[in-house]
Amino acid sequence: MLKHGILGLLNYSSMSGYQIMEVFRDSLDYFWTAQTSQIYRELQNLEKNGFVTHTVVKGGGRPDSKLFSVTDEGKKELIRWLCEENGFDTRSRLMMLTFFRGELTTEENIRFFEAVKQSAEDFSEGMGKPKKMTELYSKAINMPEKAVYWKMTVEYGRLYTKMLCEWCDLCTKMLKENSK
Amino acid sequence: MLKHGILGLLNYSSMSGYQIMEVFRDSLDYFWTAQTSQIYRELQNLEKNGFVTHTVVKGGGRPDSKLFSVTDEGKKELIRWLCEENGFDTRSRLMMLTFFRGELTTEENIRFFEAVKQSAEDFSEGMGKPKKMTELYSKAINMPEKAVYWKMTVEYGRLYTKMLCEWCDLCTKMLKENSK
DNA sequence: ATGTAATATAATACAAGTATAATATTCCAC
DNA sequence: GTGGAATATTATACTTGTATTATATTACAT
Repeated sequence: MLKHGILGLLNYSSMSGYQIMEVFRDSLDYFWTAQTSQIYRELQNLEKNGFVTHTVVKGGGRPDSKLFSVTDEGKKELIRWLCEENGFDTRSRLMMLTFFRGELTTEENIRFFEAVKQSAEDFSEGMGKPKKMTELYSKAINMPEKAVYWKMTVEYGRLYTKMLCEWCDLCTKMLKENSK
Repeated sequence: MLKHGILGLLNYSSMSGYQIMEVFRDSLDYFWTAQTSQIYRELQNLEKNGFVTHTVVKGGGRPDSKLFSVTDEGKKELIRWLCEENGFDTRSRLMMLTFFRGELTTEENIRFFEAVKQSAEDFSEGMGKPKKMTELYSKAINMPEKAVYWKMTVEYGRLYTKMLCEWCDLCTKMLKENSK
C-alpha cells in the first residue's frame, strides 16, 4: 500500500524521502501512517524496480538529499494499481476486540465503548482544523482537479466517525438493557 | 491480532488448528481472515510462549489432530490484551485508493465508486443470511452472555456498509456536479 | 480401483508494517 | 562553544499477514 502512496505523491511532484515523510506525518496520517525507515526502504525497492529514479541535490546549508521522481514505468504502475485494486475491505481490529469482550464485565465494556467514542470525537475534531488540511488545499490551488478526491477522504472521515459514535452509543445501550 | 483471536476462541473451548481455521472461514471472515498456515504458526508461537498447550487426539477414522487449550497464562494474556488495546483505527486502503484517483478520468472514477458500493451491498447481504450467523448463534445457546458482543459486530457491519454506500453516493454526486 | 473432497498439519518464501537506533550536517539560542 | 532542534538518510531486527506447496489419512461417489 505505502509503495503506491509514495508513487502517487511523487507523481504530484518530485520529492526527497524526508519530504514524503513530512506529507504522511502532516497531511495523510488520518488514513495512513508510515515509519520514516519504511519510506526510505520502499524508495529503494521502487528504484530497484525502475519505478523511480533520483538525483542528488546539494543541501544549501542542509545535508544533501536525494530528489526522487517517477519514471514512465512508475506512472504506469500507479495507474495499474488504481484500476485493479477494488479497495473494499472489512478487516477490523475493533471488531476483533469487540467479539471477545464477554470475558470482561459489563461496566468495563461500557467504559471501553465510551473510550472508543471519545477517540472518534477527538479524531474528528483534529481532522477539521489544522495545517493538515490547509497544506493539502494550498497544494490544491495548483491542482484543482485533484482536490475533489482529497475532499472525499475528508468526507469519509466525517461519516466514519459519525457512524462509529452511533455504533458506540448502540453498544452502550445494548449493555445497559442487558444488565437490567 | 490473530494471535489474540485464537486465544479468544480457545478460551471459549479447546480446538484443533483445523477447527480454528473453520471458525475463521465460516463465522469470523466478515471482520478477519487468516491463512491456514498462519493459524498453525501462531499456535506454535502461542505454545512457545506458554499461552496454550496441546494433547494429541487419535482421529477415529480421520488423521490425528492436536487439541489446543489455553493455559492460565494465556487467559491472563487475553484479558490484558482486551484491557490495553484501544481499537480505534483509521488506516484505510480505500482512502489511499481514493486520494490518488485524480490520475483517472471522472467516468472511470464514477464506475469505481459504484463498484465499491456494489461490494458493500453484496457484503451486507451475505452477512445476514448463512451458516455464518447460525453457527455463531448456535454456540450462543451455551454462552448467552457472549452473544451480545457478537451481535455488536453484526450491527457494526450493518452500519458500516450503510455508511459506505452513502459515501459512495456522495462521491458520485460530487463528480457529476464537478463535470457539469 | 480410482479419483476427489474433506480432514489435518507443516514448511518455505515473501511482502509489509513496527520499533529503535545510528550517523551526519547546519542553524540557532544560551 | 555547547547543546538541542530540524534536516536527511540508513541499518537492523522483529512481527504480522500473504501465497504456495507438500504430506498423509479416510470417506464417498463413479
